[in-house]
Amino acid sequence: MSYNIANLPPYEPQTIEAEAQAYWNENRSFEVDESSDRPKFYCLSMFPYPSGSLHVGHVRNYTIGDVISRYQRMLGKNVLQPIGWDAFGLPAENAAIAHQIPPAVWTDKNIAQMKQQLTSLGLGYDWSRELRTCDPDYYRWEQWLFLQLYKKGLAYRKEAIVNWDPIDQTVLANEQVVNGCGWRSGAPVERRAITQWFLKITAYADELLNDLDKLSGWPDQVRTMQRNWIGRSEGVSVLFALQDNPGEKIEVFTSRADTLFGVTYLAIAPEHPLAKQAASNNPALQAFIEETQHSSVSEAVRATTEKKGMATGLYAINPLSGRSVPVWVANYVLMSYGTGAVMAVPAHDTRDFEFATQYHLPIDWVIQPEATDTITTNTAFTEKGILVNSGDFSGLTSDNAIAQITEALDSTAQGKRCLQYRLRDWGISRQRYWGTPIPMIHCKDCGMVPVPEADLPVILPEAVDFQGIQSPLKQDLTFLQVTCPNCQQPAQRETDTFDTFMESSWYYARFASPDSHTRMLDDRADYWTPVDQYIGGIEHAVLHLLYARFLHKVLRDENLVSSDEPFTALLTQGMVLKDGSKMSKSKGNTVNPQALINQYGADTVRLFVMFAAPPEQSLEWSDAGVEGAYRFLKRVWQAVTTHVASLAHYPNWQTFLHQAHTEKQKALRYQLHHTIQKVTQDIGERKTFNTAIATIMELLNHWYKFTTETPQDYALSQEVLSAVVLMLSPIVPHITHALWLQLGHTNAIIDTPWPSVDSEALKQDALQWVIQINGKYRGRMTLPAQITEDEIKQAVLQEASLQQHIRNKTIRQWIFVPNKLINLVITP
RNA sequence: GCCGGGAUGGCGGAAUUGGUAGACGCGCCAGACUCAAAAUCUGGUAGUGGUGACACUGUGAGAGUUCGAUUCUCUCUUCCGGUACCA
Repeated sequence: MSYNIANLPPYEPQTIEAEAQAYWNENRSFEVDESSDRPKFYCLSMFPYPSGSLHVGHVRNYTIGDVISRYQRMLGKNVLQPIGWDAFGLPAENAAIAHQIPPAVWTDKNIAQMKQQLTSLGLGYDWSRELRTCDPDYYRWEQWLFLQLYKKGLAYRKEAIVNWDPIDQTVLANEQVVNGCGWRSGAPVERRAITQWFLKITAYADELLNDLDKLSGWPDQVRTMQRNWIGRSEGVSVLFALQDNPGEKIEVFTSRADTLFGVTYLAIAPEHPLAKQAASNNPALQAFIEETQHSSVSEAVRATTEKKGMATGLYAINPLSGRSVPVWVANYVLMSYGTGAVMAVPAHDTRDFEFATQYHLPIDWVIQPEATDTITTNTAFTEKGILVNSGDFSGLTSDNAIAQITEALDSTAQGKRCLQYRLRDWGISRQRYWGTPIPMIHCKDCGMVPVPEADLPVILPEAVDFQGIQSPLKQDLTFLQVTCPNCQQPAQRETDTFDTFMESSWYYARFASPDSHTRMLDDRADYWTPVDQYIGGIEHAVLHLLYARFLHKVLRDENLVSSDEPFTALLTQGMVLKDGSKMSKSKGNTVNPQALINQYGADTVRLFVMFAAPPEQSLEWSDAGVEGAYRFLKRVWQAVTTHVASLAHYPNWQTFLHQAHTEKQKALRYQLHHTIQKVTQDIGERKTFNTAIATIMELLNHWYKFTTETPQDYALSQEVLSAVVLMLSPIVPHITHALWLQLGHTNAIIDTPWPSVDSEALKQDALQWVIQINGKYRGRMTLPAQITEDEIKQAVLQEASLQQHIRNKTIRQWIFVPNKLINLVITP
């Protein structure tokens, strides 16, 4: 059959994408409420920081979310997919300094541009719920929540160490410290202790740890990272008394009490009070401590810098052995972790071993492997074993010794069984302008006084002159000067702002009731939360996702939500790379998605991003791959338009729908329903959109080889193409919107259910078996589906092509993998 | 340093529970159409040997378990993410 292809409508993405988007707008297709009787499905991609323009990572993130949302909608769910802006943050301040533009103005401009770009991608958002975290309507509730935490004693102040730029007189983020120096001034950074606000996330440590077991919809990888981050360890805190001043004790924590006889020195952090005390009459030590204060507070930097230490001249008494050991100051001990002091067991800890070797401190072996009595002395032995040289405890296993030593310390009040967490309380103060003001007032007489709830929000002034030296809030007297709510005397506002992770820790819940003006969240939040599917970058595996879990539990305890966890299922997407490395402006390897959308259309960009790699893996950008995606869409377009154009040749085709009679029809219909089955599993369960697309491509290749000659053939063609268009519709919603109508369907594809599998079509008369001999592939055999194992054996033994391998050999074993594979184990 | 993850043709990737390694796409090669080119269509494409059927080798490196390992275990190399003030 031939058609005049020149007369068929060409694929014009710009036209059909505008039409589809206009249809969704007019019908408010993505605006949802709670009145539906369908089950709810809340799908959320991590909201963007408005950095300026969309990058490919955004396109990937939001396309994945959109595909899942549209698929769930086709399954009959009441789907919420909202979007907003994580609008506070450091880049706005940097832009303000560089371009003399207020952070608020810069942010607004970026949001406008990125919103336009998101819209052009055809993402199915409920824009009526759009929020931005820099709006007082949003952050007032964050201030309110902070006040509730303060009332409960879960928000408190303490000293913490920051990077200080002595030239710019400003606190630096770790990212702003380059090779130990401030990125703008170039001055060596100093560590400085300042008083800051903290949230007591450690009060929820056990729940945050235990509830990870409930999160079966999360990747194991992320749960493991969070488990390790929380780092619960059981052990004992041991008190070492100072030799010259037994009233003063150094407290250390260990999970390896069995190694206590191997302690040969104590190490304390440079910021430890005892270090300062010892340095007061020791200029060399003073200089050493001073030197350690000139590096970033970042753990990655500290852990890779050379380990250095100096003796304090103090000695402490091991409470168990009575032995006197020196006390050292060491740069590898963190004041912010535990007590800021550790007992060092060089023989059984790698880091202590290196330090002891470097400074010629004693290394005493007290644990030996169970199997042997030999000890290698060129490396630390960190496993558990049998105790030696440990007084009455010698001969015990490590586990028994831990129990008995802990008991011995406990009974003499020289130690205490305790739990230790690696997790630290969440420091939420930032000495920055562009953030949520912390709703507190400093009063000379009353101390810290919370802003009364009736006075919220504390509004961040937006018209400011921003120089980047110190927060403009400190000069803004109308902001700064306030009357103490307690004593009515003049007082000052807190000028620190919140860590921006605060805003991103509860926005998902606010989307459910974005216009609630009397409460932080109303009942609608409990209808929509928890989020059924959350999607975002793997780089958020710990911090953001842990803080959000924490605040969700806080919201629960405020009776604002009833669930224990915010995100039922989590998909962590990989990075987008080009030429093997991360896209970045500095490398000059960025790709502008907008240019591609203009050139090929949104569907092509969406298809490429979903096809190039499974979502959890990193994605290698390829311009040629984009071209290939465009080519495929043109093929789909051509397939449908030529099919539709031939309609007149096959009257009454509808009589023959959903049937197959000839062999070629059965084969194509098998392929169709096999494809539906696989694509349903790939999109719905495995979330491997790349293999779903590949399978649809295969089906279309089969369709191209299928010649349409009868009304029956035409009916099957219609069934195949309708299913292809339906299965593609979550991924490429615009072209499928148009093709669905061309196929003669009268409803919009967005409101059409997902296709279902006809199990009748999957029945096969014969199956193909793989034949192996000694595990090696030796050919294939097609055998009837209904066949016994003995009949298979007979057929295999008679197969001519196998004779050269089995002649004169003894078959020792037959291995059957049902309907798939037969392996003959023969003597060689 | 520590925690987590990855490595498969020329390239992106597939192989879902230990069972045909390389689906699908890109690129390349050949052919068709064209005055020509582009676009499109058809066929081929891991390596080596062979006209061919086929044989051997092959999933970062090395060992192990198994009838059978890309998949499981151990050791190592290397790249990526996080490391608490980038988001």
